[in-house]
Amino acid sequence: MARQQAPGTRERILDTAARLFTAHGVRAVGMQRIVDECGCGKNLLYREFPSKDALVVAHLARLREIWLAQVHATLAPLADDPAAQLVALAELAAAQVAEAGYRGCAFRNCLTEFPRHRVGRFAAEHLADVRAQVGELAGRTGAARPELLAERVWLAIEGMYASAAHPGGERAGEVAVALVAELTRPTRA
Amino acid sequence: MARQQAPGTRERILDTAARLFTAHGVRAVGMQRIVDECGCGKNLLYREFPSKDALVVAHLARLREIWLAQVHATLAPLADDPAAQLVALAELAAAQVAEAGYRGCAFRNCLTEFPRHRVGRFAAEHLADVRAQVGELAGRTGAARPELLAERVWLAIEGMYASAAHPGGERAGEVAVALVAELTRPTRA
DNA sequence: GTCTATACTAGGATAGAC
DNA sequence: GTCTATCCTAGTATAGAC
Repeated sequence: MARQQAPGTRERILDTAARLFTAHGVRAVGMQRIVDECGCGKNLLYREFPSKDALVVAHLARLREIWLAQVHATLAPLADDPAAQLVALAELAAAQVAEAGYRGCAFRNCLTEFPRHRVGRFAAEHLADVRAQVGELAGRTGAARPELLAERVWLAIEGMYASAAHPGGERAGEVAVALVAELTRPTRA
Repeated sequence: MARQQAPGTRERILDTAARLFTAHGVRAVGMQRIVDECGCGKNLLYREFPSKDALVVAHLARLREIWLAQVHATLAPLADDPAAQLVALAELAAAQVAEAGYRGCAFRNCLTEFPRHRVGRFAAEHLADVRAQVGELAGRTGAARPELLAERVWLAIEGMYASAAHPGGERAGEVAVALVAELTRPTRA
């Protein structure tokens, strides 16, 4: 009798890959190790993801979808307050860096590990999208110098993602959120 | 007749390694490629550096020495003005990210590529030292909340190193320096 | 038919021998 | 400098369990 197709296989593989990639880096994790720790056969992995490249891109794509959904859910109620939306964006990022086992933003790490390959390009495109959204929100705040505001908010967000993974970065999330809140306060010069 | 040992061999190897590591990442560059592009023999490379680990650490150690020398030369004339020293530190970092072919801070990239190995530990120790120096300088500014100042300056520096390597980060250096200058201005709340 | 597990190929890695 | 040993990688194919 035919064995029924196990549901959620793809997600299980992605969960295992995400855990290993986060802990050790992408290049340091071989496909065999993902197979071993996932408990699936190599055959199945390669049916779902034709190459390691494809697996890593799928991993990033899933993180991107989660991010976009969180952004939509968080920003929609604040539609008429772009300053609050910028702060909310920073708070979303702060929640990510506060997670246990955080070792740097997956997109930024992949861009470091694959500076000139498909994986890195995907990551760069995602970062460009988020950066553009910051620029768009800053432009709607009515700030005197919206591009400067965008640059400073982006600096704070990038600084949060980076320093939270480095020594002395334990409080990076709250520090960055507070700074973004201060930067977007209209009472400020 | 014995061929005399070529002077500067070690430096030549490190120059080649630095160029390749910067352009492609450390893991993406094999020892053979360094040998090929450097023009030295493999045995010479392994006489100078007993392993790839050792080569990468030596590469980072050289960058660290350059950094420490620059910091000393730049900060010494400002010994009685810790606020100016913080700005000068940011300007040193800004000069690094402005270099042609900049693809992220070597220490931060190595910490991403080797999160749990000797290379990453060396990088983390360097970052901890720089972070501590920022804390020490902030403590001498007479700021009302020196630790908050240190955290914000560090956030700006980390943000500069990261965002300069990402889309939309062309002006990260000047943006961060200006922010650090503003943060350290005593007239500010 | 669908899965796990394993054997296998081909290439590239570090490292060392000569 | 070339050549070799050893290992690890991605990826494929095969064998067998359910």
